[in-house]
This record gives sequence, C-alpha cells and structure tokens, in this order.
Amino acid sequence: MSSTILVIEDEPAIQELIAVNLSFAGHKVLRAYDAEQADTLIRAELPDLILLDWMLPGISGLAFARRLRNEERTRQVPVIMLTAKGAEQDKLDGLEAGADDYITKPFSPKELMARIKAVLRRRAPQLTDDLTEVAGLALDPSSHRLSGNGQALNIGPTEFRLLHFFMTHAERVFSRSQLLDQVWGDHVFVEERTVDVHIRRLRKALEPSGHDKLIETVRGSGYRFTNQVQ
Amino acid sequence: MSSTILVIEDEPAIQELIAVNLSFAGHKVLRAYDAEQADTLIRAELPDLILLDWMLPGISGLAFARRLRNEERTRQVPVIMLTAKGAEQDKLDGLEAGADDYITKPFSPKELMARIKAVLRRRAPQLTDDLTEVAGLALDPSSHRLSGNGQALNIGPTEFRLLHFFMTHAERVFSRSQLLDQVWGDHVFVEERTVDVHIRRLRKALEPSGHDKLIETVRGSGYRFTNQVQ
DNA sequence: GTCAAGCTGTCATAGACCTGAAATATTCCA
DNA sequence: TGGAATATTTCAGGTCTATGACAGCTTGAC
Repeated sequence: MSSTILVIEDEPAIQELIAVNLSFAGHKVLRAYDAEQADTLIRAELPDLILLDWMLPGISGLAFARRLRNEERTRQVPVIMLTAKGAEQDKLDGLEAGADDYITKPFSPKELMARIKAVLRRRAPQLTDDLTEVAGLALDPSSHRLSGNGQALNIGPTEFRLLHFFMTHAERVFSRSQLLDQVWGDHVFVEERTVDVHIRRLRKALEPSGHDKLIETVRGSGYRFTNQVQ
Repeated sequence: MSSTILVIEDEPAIQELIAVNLSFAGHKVLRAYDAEQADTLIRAELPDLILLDWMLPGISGLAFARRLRNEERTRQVPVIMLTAKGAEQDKLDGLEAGADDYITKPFSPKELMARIKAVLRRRAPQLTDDLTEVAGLALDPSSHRLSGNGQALNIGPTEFRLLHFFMTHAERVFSRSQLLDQVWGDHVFVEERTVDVHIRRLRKALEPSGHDKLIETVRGSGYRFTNQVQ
C-alpha cells in the first residue's frame, strides 16, 4: 500500500538513505531539512506518516512533534522519532509528546521499514478509502462495511484487511508469507498456518452471498483472489 | 517471482541495503562477507543469481567469478559484479571473467533491481514472472494460471514448473538429468525415470487443448518443447 | 472491577492431492 | 526379431490444506 511519508532530517546522507528505501517500498516521499520546510510541505499535502529527527536546526524535534499534536489538521498523523540518543528519558519525552514510535540511530533500513509498517497498520489501517467492488462484492474501507449483492456481510477486522488486500490485488497468487507481510505487517511472530485459518474465516464470512468462491487455493503456492466467475 | 540471491559484500551497510531491497522484492537472500562464507552457502544451496563485490578480503571478486565459471555446479549461475571503480578496463575484465553485468557504486536500489531483473530474464527466464505464450498455450506465473486457447487447464505444481521451464527454453533438447537440475533443483536425488512420469502427467494435463503435441520425445537424448505445430 | 462477547493465533485431525519408484506395456532401431 | 528406450499405470507414502476446538486477550457495558 502506497503512503505519503514526510522525512524531516537535516543530515543529507541519512535523509537520502531513508528516502531511497521508502520510495523503493512504493511510498511517496516528501523531504524537509527543518521544521519550516516541513510546515510548508504539510500545508500543501498532509502526509500519512512523519519521520522526525530529534535534533533539528532551530526548533527541536520534540517541540515540533508537540506542535503537530496540538494542531487539528495534523493531530491524527503518526509520528516516528529518529534520534542518536539512547537515553530512556528521551524516549519517554518523545512518546509523551505524541510520537507513535521511536528509533535510535544507527538503525537498519529493515528495522525502519518494519516500524513504519507497524505504525501505519496501527494508525492508518485503511490508507486508501476508495470503495472496492468486484463481482457484486463491495468493500468500503471508510465505513468498514462489506456487502455481497447488496446484502450486508459480517466480517472480523483481520478478515476485512485480508479481503481488502485481496480485492486490491486480484488475479495474483500470494504465499502465506507474503500475506503475513502485507496484511499482518511483521510476519515474524505469526505461524504461517494461521493464514489458513483466516482464509477459512473469510470464506465463511463471504458464504451468505456465495462470494467465497472468489478465494481460490493454489496448492503449493498460496491463495488467489479472482473475479472470474467460474 | 521469488529467486534465491547470494550477496557477497564485505561492507555491512551496503550488504544490508541490498539485502533489504531484495527481500522487499520478494527474493530469498543469502549473505556472505567473503569468498569462504560464499562457498559454504553455495554448497548448501545453489542460488539463482550472485551479486559479487569486486573488492573482497582475501580472494578478489574477479578471481571468485572466474572460479564460479570453472566449476560445473556454478557455471550456469548468473553473476552481477559490484564495484566502486569506474574504469572501463575493470568492466571488461569482469565481463571477460564471466560476469553477466556490472554495476558501479554508488548505485540506486532501483537500478540494482532493474539489472537483476534483466539478467534473470536473459539467463533464467523461468525465474521471472513474465507471462509466456506459445501457440495458444498461455502460462502466467504471477496468477499461477494456465490456459490453452482460452480454456483453463488444470496442472500440478511440478508440471507447472516443468512446463514453465520448457516454454522459456523452447526448441532445445534437455536430458532428463538437465531437467532434474533445472526444474527439481540440484541437490535432489530423484530417479531419472521419474522425469518420464512427469512428462506423461504434463502431456495429460495439456491434452484437453491439444497442446500435448508440443512436447516431443527425442529418443536417446531427452525431451524438447517446440512451437512448430506439426 | 466483573463479565460477556468477539477476536486471535495454535493445534490436532481428517482428507485431498502430489510424488517418486516400481511394474508392465509399447515402440524403436540395429 | 531382440534388446534398449519410452510410455503408462499403479500404489504406498508424504505433503499440503481444510476445519473445528480452544485458551488467552481485549473491549465495552454495567
């Protein structure tokens, strides 16, 4: 899922490293070297997430985070703080100021991406609010509603995300591992077999309207969502 | 499609950057800091592609590449060399030693991924997820679907891989042993006669649309996939 | 705080499907 | 025609998937 991410970091090398990784992961990247530039960018386009360096020229990252939390428009935007300091107190200060997470430099791109993914999932589970509709199955991310041929369907949170992912990536096989990455976020903690169970729950939820047929098992490879009415 | 890629790079930061990007693209990554570690990993599992740093501690990347080309088991594995040098002579040396491509640092992850994809397409087309189509027979790796003249065909995992390999290497005879290496993977001990059985299963799967005719037996040599409709 | 309801991730089990190898039938050439 | 190379069939063993049950958690109402 593509998100717009604002990187506020005065060290060019680090900013570049982060930006490259983010855009490779498919995100749109906005870059600022200080709070002032950040303000300008935010005014033009509200990002989905903000990566904020603790030490900024001029206003501190901490103060900037606090300001983001105080303004109506930016209150909901998740913030991850970057810092070279390892002091526990700073972490507490940061979280108290409203940061969603906190990364200590030096950090690996992998760790950064994992945290971003986790925060996005927690704070902005549905980044695209576009209504998706396939073969009479309609999923509305903004209202978190699902209906098959007009009939409302009952579905749990995980199954909703799973279905949303499938509907926006139809006609492609995904391995259990890929699904865990895409739908759960960090697949380290969850057993691959667990995907089977959620597929089962999703199918059961779609049964009333017969749309469970759209979810196909590809033995040895994973699962596929199709819109080809068999 | 997922491939196994071995990264041989002694600079941890660069190795990490590459590894992260590769795994985001869905590849399985093996990592080595020097030739010795690389040897160990290769012995355990033959990778689909090798990214090799020009400068390695101990044996040079160039010498290592040459060795890969001299050993039966690794001869077919594509190699991309990474180097900080920009000299034209180095490039020639690298290519002469058997490298398939050559990237000069600093490189963007995007460029790296593009080259990997290009090399895989050239050297191991069955590892890419490009749709293949021959004489009305269409195989789509990304959706894991097969159809003959528009009609969906049912096929098992091994037959799917076998057919994919054939379709990307048409008009060439392969011995049973070569097929086992390419389709089953090396390090697999399987009776050669077993290939016959899978050829049989594949032909049966293709029968409904008549495409079983494309698989020809070459007595004394092996099998060949052809697009010349006899 | 307590309790009920709803979710989650794991397991155990049953069953569907796939594999490799062996046995048997055919086809090919010298 | 006879032996060698292939084609087919068959089968037991294994692997992968479907599914129901369950215990731990979280949430929200009282």
